[in-house]
Parts: sequence; structure tokens; C-alpha cells
Amino acid sequence: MVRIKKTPSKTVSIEDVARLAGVSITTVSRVINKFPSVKEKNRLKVLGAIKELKFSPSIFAQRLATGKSNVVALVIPRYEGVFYSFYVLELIRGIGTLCDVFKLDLLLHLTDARSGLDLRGIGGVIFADIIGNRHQLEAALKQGLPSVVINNYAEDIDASCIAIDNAGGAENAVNYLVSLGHKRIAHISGDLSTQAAAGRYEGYRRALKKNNIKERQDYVFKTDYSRGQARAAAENMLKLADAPTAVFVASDAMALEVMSVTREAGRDIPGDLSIVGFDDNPSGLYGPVALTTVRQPLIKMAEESVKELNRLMTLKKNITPKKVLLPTELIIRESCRQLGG
Amino acid sequence: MVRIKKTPSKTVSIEDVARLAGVSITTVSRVINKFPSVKEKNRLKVLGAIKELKFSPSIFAQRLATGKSNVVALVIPRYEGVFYSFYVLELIRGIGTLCDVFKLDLLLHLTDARSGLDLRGIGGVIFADIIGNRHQLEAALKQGLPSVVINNYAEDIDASCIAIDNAGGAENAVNYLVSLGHKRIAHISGDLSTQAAAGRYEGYRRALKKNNIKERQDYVFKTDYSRGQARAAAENMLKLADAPTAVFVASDAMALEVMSVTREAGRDIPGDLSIVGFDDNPSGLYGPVALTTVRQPLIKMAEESVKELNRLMTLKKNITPKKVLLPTELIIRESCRQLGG
DNA sequence: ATGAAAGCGCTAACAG
DNA sequence: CTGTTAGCGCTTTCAT
Repeated sequence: MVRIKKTPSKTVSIEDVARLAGVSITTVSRVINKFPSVKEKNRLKVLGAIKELKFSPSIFAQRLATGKSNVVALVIPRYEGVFYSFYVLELIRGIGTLCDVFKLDLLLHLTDARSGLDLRGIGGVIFADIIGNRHQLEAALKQGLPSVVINNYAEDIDASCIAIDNAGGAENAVNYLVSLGHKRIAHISGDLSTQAAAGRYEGYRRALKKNNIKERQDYVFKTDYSRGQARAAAENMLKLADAPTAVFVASDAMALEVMSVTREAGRDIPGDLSIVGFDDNPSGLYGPVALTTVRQPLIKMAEESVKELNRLMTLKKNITPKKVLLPTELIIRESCRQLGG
Repeated sequence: MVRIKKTPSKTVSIEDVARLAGVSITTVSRVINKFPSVKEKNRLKVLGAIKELKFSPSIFAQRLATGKSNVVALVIPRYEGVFYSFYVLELIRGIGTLCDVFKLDLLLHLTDARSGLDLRGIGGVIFADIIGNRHQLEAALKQGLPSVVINNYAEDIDASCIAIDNAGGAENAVNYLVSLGHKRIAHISGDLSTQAAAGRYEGYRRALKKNNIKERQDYVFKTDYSRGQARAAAENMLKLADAPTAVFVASDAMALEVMSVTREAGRDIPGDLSIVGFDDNPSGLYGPVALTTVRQPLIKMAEESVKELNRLMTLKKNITPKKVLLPTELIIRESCRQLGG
């Protein structure tokens, strides 16, 4: 058993450093905070003492004294369908990485939406989408906490929003299908109470309209983003007498499920059915036919949100919130084919 | 634009509450900390004042004064293959939820292993596996920080470990295959530098040995847990002159990939090949044939880790670390068949 | 360029 | 049962 010796937990304070360096604690504080006014000689003495004592300032004392906190709360709705997505993981990864860079502490807050969240000691908040928890955002804003909302674009709220152009991405995807000669194009949507799913559906409709294709209600299948419902939707879709030749699916995870169902039904992809997904989930690369999909810049969105929050937290004055809509990119792979001849 | 009025950020302190309630700040502090000794009448006055002033204590002042912190750092190696797994998400979810319950703040720390982590202001640490970052664990221990390691069972370290019986689970899985009459059983392993993958491989070997089946090197395929490598492994496996009739795959995600490859090769599951996975990833439920797998109690592991950490953080004395190995459960679905007849 | 001293908001002896 | 008082470790005027 490797028993590691604990260092005597006697915390070394700024005072110890000052004594060892032979200066006042004020000077030490100045060195810590990189004040330019400290004489080089003293700076070196202090730095030496800090190293020798292995001193590191107490963040609690710092925060008490300054009244500032650099803790960022990431609020994620603990909403099954959403939580289990590629999306959340990418977001956490992107945000976590950038918080590291900016020396921000990342506090994770999984919320069940109805409860109010404890914002004590928090310097800024990132809301990963707003799903039934708008009151939490408003509470943060009311407290004067710098807040940014991601994946949700709302002009009517006084917070920065960094979102993805879901409608635009969807429109491109469907346009692409049309350009391949498809006219009977179905859509399997996600949970329409999320802005992302609603936007994708809207883009689908917009593209049809612009191409003078009439939207058919029997070609639209609403799901909760789960593979289970995607499967059911696909089965129903395939049963249609006048089955579509192409389908735009609101997420890659669901698109993969649709591919499975289609193959089980003995139909070929893209021979009998062309499919476009949404996400650019790496899973889409495997399988017999690589999935054509809409890539959304999740990492970029995550990074932008931290940058923006950092800006909000750093600058003194009330800044105008920033509203950003990030563009998507159509990634053409193998799951769609040119129709007719 | 809904501009939310900010509350004047003048922080209300314990002193304001004391004044309004007509008691000393000590009494207010006692009420906050639920000391039983406060007279009911005063308690109510204080509570009233707190409500009226919307007072909530500064956690920084509390922590400065007590020298204690209830911030839990969750350290996750930012290791591609591992990070993108079902495992991490489940863990975060479980830990996040339980931290809520115990009123612990969850700080997320994605680490690249080589760097040292900043533990200032942290009350306890949970290491999500140890992959090349053992020095970080040792640093935490040296500081006297309560620490628990999950998914890694190490007798030789002075921290609590909550892990999963990977070897046992794997052994059961392979035994099951043997009981169905299989003798040519392959294994597609995960990244053997992780304890989990190594344990699963060991369980595989143990089961073969106990059943007097000789291990064949050409039946063992080592991967990094990625679907890409799983695909390659499966292709090679299928090419074997003396191809196996069953395969135990170290993760469900990889098992699904193996299923795809197998079907693409025109072989039937479980007709031509029986497959057992590991994880009980819900994705395994969909697709034409539900995947037989080994369920690991991830949420339970997550919860136990928080409970244990909370115990460590709460109790005063040096407590003996706890070593727990959680059992797995074989979930029999449709991907294996009885051999011979 | 540096230091003395007054807090930041709370807890914890120690009296009473 | 309650109040007084001294810190916790750092930042920040205000002098010097």
C-alpha cells in the first residue's frame, strides 16, 4: 500500500510569503496580481519566497475580497432525450477545454428545469439550450449575472445567444435532395419543443416551398429524438403506398436507425431511399453506407460561448448582448443518389 | 426585448439580517447552520428577516471562515476514445445528480493527463479512471484531499476505489457462449492500457481456460475502442479460414459495428456468428437483432463514488479507504444462438 | 515604489 | 440561550 505522506495542512498564507521575502503583504499581493509597479528586485524576492513556500493564494479569500468569482456554471436540462446526445458531450468537451484556457472553473449543473438553481458564488452562466427553464435564465439575468445561451436564438431576451442556423442547414439539405431530382421527400423531426428541431422542420418546409413542392402531412413524422421513435417513424414511412424517395432526418442517430429499418425491409440505400441526417456524428461514418449529413459547429459554438461569457465577465459595463447564428455545412457522403435518369 | 431589471447588486449580509431581526450576527449564523440551541422565537424572527431581505450567505466567506469547501472536482482524462463513450456520459449524469442531492458543487475538470491540476478551493476529488494521470491522484492525496477513484481498482493506493468487476463480467459472458456450445470464440478487446479493457480480456482468457479451450492468438483482436478499429478487426476476423462461431466484444458500440460488418459480409446473426457486447448501451436495443451484453452498473458506480466521497469529506478522521467491486449482469437478448443440435 | 490598515462576510471560541 | 470578539487570507484605498 503506497501511503502518501500528506503535507502538513497548515496553509501558507500571503503573510508567510511577505515575511520570508522581507516585504509587506501588499507587495506580495501586487506581485501575485502582476502589478507593473513592483521593483524587479522585490518581485524576484517574492517570487522566490512563493516558490520556496509552495504558496498559492486562497481563491476564497480572493473572491471574498474582490467580490468576484470566475466560476462558470453550465446549466444543462436533465432532459433524457437531449442529455443522451452527441450534442451534450461535444458541448461539455468544448466548453471544458476553453474554460481551462481562460482559467475559469466549470461548474456543472444538471437541472430538472422546474427547480430554481443556486447561483451563489457563480460569476457567469452558460445555458445549454433553454427547455422549460427560462425562469432560471431570467433569475440569472435579474441577479446581474453575465449569461449566455447556446443552441437557442432568442432576440427577445437580454442575454447573448450563440446558436446554430438549424433552419438554414435543413434547407440546404433538402435543396440538395431536390437538386438530385427528388420530389417525394419526407422528414423525421426531433422533439419540436426544442428550438433546434423546430428550426430543422422549418428549414425543410421552406425548401419545399421554394421548390414548389407541396408539403404532405403524411410525409412528416414527429419524434422525441429517440431511436425508438425513429424506428417507428421509419416503419410507418416505408409502409406508405406512395413512399418517399428521400428523407431528411433531424439527427444522425435517428438517421442511422432509419437506415437499419430500411435495410431490414429489404430496400437499398441509396438505391430505394436517399437519406440526409443532421449532426455529423462520427457514428455516421461507419456502417455500409456513409451518411450524408449537415455538420453543425458544436465545438465552435461551445468555444464561442465561453469567449463571449468571458468577455461579459471581464468588461465592467453593461455590454450589449451578442447574437450569433453559426452556419452549418452539408457533408455529402454516400447515402443519397441522383434520381431518374 | 425583455430587459430584466437587475436587483441592486448591493449584497445583503448577515449583519443586515441581524439588525432587522434584532439579534446578533452570531445568532443569525446559528440559524443558518441549524444549531438546535436557538430559541424558537428568535429563529423565526431571523428566518423572517432572511426571507424579507432575500439573504443568502456568501459561500466564499463561509469557506474562508471554516476552511472547508464542498466543491467536488470530477477529473476526466481528455482521452479521445474514452471521452466519447457512453460511459462518460452516464458517469457525469450519475455524479451530477447525486452531487445535487448532497449539495455538493460539481467542478468538471477535463485533463490531458500530463498537466498538473489546480486543486485550490476543492474539497474532494473523483477521478474518472486513471489513465496516465496517476501523479494527479497522488498530488491530491498528498494534499490530504479526500479522493475516490472510479472504474479503477487499485489495492496499492491509499484512496477509495469504486470499480466494476470487468473480469467477472467478461468471464460470465464467455461462459454463456460456451454453454451454448461454442468453442471457437473470439475476442475484440478495447484499449488494453485501460484497466477495464484489460479486465475484460482477462475474463475472456479465464473462461476459456476453465472450460479447457485453448486460447488462439488469431482470435484476439486488440483495438482502441473505436468503431473504426472494431470494423477492421471484424473484417479480419471474418476472413479467417477457421472463423469463430462467437465473439465477445469489449464494448457495445464496437459490437454494433461488428454486427454491421457481419451482415455486410452476408452472414447472419446469430445464425453464423453469436455476439456478446459489454456496457448495456441502449443503442444495442435497436437494430434488427437486440444485442446480448454485459450490463455494468455505471449509475450505481457514479452514485457510490459520490456517497463515498461525501463520507470522506464529512468525517473528521483519516478513514480507511473503501474498495468496492461492483458486479455486472449478463443481459441475454437475441444475438447469440445455441450451437450444434 | 511600498506599506499600514480597513474591510470583504462569515464562523468559532469564549464569556455571560 | 445569546452576544462579543477575534480571526480566515486577500485586496484596496490612502499615505508616504
